[in-house]
Amino acid sequence: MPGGRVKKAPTIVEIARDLGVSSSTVSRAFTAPRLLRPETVERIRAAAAERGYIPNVHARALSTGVPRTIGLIVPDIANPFFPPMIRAAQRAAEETGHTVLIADTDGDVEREKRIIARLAAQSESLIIASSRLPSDELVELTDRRRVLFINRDEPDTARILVSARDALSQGVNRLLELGHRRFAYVGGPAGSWSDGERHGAVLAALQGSGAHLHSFRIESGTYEDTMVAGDEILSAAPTAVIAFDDVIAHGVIDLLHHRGISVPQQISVVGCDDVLALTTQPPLASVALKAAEAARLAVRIVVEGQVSEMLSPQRIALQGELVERATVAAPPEQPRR
Amino acid sequence: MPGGRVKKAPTIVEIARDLGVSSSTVSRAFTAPRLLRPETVERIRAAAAERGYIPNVHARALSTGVPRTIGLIVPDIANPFFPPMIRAAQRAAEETGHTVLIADTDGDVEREKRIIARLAAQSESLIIASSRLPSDELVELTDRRRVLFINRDEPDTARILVSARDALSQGVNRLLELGHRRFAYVGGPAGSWSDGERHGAVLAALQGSGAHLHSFRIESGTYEDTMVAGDEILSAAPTAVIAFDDVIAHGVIDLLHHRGISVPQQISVVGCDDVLALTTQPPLASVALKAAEAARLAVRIVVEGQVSEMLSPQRIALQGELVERATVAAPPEQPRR
DNA sequence: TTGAAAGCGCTAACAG
DNA sequence: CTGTTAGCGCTTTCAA
Repeated sequence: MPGGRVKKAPTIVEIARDLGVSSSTVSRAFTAPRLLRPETVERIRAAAAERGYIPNVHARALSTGVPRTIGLIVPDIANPFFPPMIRAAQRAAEETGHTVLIADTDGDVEREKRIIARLAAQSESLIIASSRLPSDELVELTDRRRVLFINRDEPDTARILVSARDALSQGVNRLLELGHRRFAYVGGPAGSWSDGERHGAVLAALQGSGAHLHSFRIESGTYEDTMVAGDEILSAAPTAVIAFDDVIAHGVIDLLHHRGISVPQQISVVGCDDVLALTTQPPLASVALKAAEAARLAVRIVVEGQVSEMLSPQRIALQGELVERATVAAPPEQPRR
Repeated sequence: MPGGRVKKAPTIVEIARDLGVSSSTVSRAFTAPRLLRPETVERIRAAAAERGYIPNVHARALSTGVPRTIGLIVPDIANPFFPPMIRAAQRAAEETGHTVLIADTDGDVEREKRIIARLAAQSESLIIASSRLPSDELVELTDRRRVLFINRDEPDTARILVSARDALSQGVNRLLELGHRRFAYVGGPAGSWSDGERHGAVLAALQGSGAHLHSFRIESGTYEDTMVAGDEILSAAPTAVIAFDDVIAHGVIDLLHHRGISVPQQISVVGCDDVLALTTQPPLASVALKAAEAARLAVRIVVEGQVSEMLSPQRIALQGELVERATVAAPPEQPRR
């Protein structure tokens, strides 16, 4: 036997009736109080609060034609990179009374398309993180909807890039100063903007230094697979390893422990994302990214301006910061073989 | 200079006009196709698909009075326990065409109340995980709304508990068999249902065994604070440590390493949640919880039945499973002092 | 099997 | 400063 009946929410009309005013007046008490006498506003708000009145978002969206909703699409909610972004977006949206609808694509392009279609229909704008869509579809999309991309660097779109470039440059230079000459870059998922940028930053920083760089890739990006790929990485005999992210860096560190190679005495390790820096032994040097800031900024950008207008193309790169910790030191005197 | 104009979405009326039918007919092609001649349905659906028509959720919600939306409230999206739950809820909701609105409370009661009020107004039902609300408010809430709680064991409410009880019992018994006699439980946030249940399970399993139990608490639940609390824990000279969750267990393991105590030779460690079991050295024995299943089930329950009716009170406990790994072994012959 | 019409709760001209 | 009115896009009787 189910419980009682759900109590129906009070509407603007009931409040209006009880107070002997018109429903528009009640509406205005919330949407345009400056058009009303202050005491009227007060009276209405008090009555509304007392009854627990909350404006019906659906009615409002239908009436204004503007759903105060922002769609936020990420590849995978469970990937630790995204929750802080989601949080930040939600908080920023609250300030302007917007609701953020989250959806994840599982990294699947077809699914991403479906999700975009569904969300686009009920949101005033879309923020899409790490999109896997082919360039042409993505450009076509921005021709019809207000869309902002995060971590996808497509020309002629509005985009925010959570960049590690400057910080990685700095990290590489620091390693060079310390005397390192044999580097390894252990990359993540092929085709992701982040992997391309990070690899490129390391390459560029090493340019002309005379140092060696060997590049690897852990397609899955998991700790386990990093351990598996261990021997291949070690065969390059690096004294400094730069990892695509902290999870891979963690795998590298544990791999080295297993092989009896000490960090940082024999090999230095630098991660990226700075999500588990303190839980490795020794604490991992990493790049702290501006993911939350990117989300806040993204929301601010899509919220401002005429909702009926497209976003103007622009490219914003937020540079992360290198956080030096104990996994970085000078290379051993005698290069290992 | 902003881009062009956002293209207006096609409506049911336009399709109706183009096809020379009434808007009701188009509506029925989607909501009640069995009332229409199959060929009419086909014709309408084809035309709709071609135009990229997607029903306007706001109009539908307003018209039917039923927003096909489920509010999911969690304390903290960034806590790794919740994202898998959110994912599972989203996937389950998709099947019935529902949208899941996520909100996080920051673990703050006042904020939780505000969020509930806001979400309740635009959702047909609410799923609230790890609520911090005082009992009376929570009961009052269930008197007025369709609400289901996860990990909050309040009598006379609909609730699903992601339980570790049986698995922890089993773990403790296993440790007892191996010969352990000095146990420590390192708890998490006071007042959370999970902490109470886990502590209780360990206590109960140890009942009458003649073994000692010392209990501690890391209020913050962080890795760092666990390291800080190290000496206190060690002073109890346990040979087996059961941690509230994997993060704390990880802290304990690293703490023991620091002190030169080997795991599991000198001290065994068991975690809970099974989220980072493979990334500790050695791999952490833990309890794999049924969080995703709980979320799926929660959605199924709130979706079925008359939306206008309350959920009937019921208590469902989903037992997790002990996953034995290398952090568990027999205690040393000579008990440490 | 289909159409006409009313209405969901709210906002936004337009009057007054 | 406030009321009247129309209408957002859709569902849902009621008639035909």
